[in-house]
Amino acid sequence: MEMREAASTLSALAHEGRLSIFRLLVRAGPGGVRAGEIAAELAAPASTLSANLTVLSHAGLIEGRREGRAIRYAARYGRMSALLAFLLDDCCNGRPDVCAPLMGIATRAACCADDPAEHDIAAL
Amino acid sequence: MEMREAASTLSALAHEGRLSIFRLLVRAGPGGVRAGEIAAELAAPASTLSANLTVLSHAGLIEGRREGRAIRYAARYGRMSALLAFLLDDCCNGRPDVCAPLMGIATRAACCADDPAEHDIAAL
DNA sequence: TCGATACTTCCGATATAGTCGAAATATGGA
DNA sequence: TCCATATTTCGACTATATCGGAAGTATCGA
Repeated sequence: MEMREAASTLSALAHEGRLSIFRLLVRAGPGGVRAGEIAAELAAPASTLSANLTVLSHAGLIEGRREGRAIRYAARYGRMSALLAFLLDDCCNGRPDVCAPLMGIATRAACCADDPAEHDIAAL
Repeated sequence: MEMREAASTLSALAHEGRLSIFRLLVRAGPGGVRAGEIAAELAAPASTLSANLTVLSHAGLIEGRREGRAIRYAARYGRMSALLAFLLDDCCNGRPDVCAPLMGIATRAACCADDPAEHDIAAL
């Protein structure tokens, strides 16, 4: 990911309403959530929600597919991953000495692969 | 870090000019860079640059200290770390199964602590 | 005290983003 | 075909962001 793209992806997330939507979808997993359920959960008017879903979608952070009359939106993890990689890039490649504070995060991410018992939810 | 704070920190970075500044400072390391040098490097008018430095500063992502007539700005790594932790939070705690794509990044961050030879600069 | 240097603040113009009700569109079922 | 449901698009208003020149402020050296 390069600068221009990263900035626009960040600006999609730089909004309390959209960040809430995105987190909800990340938490929900690959199965996604219907637009209506998101609206109910976040108590947002339909038109406002729709506008925000469009922004996130256009940024590549989520995607929606029709399911009957509903549309089910899901987070695109690869995109978030690319964004985080961009943000970590300079720190880890250019200045290895200054990214020690990020170790805690790395450890946290690393924990994910260590507990197979939790993985049964993945099927959803 | 909670939602409101994360959104406003993200919006500080969600701007091509400010993202360039921040990356420059991250790359530069804890020693920081003078405002004038940043302006020269990025070919930005002084007043525009100053406004952007203020935004980043107010978001806690950088800090400046006076050094004679110049002001030297440096990245605040802890803040970036907190932001990344927030973004990783749901994925790793709520849905451990979906953060596999982030492993590459974690590995990259983990590499930083493995070469003690580089760490002498950290004291600065 | 005076001038040069290094930034910041002020200002006004322009542009872009955000909000939400109402109307439009797409889908499914009777 | 006709209605109900689920979501989007439209429209119009408000608010906030951005930009850069000019003027202001702080610091240093002579």
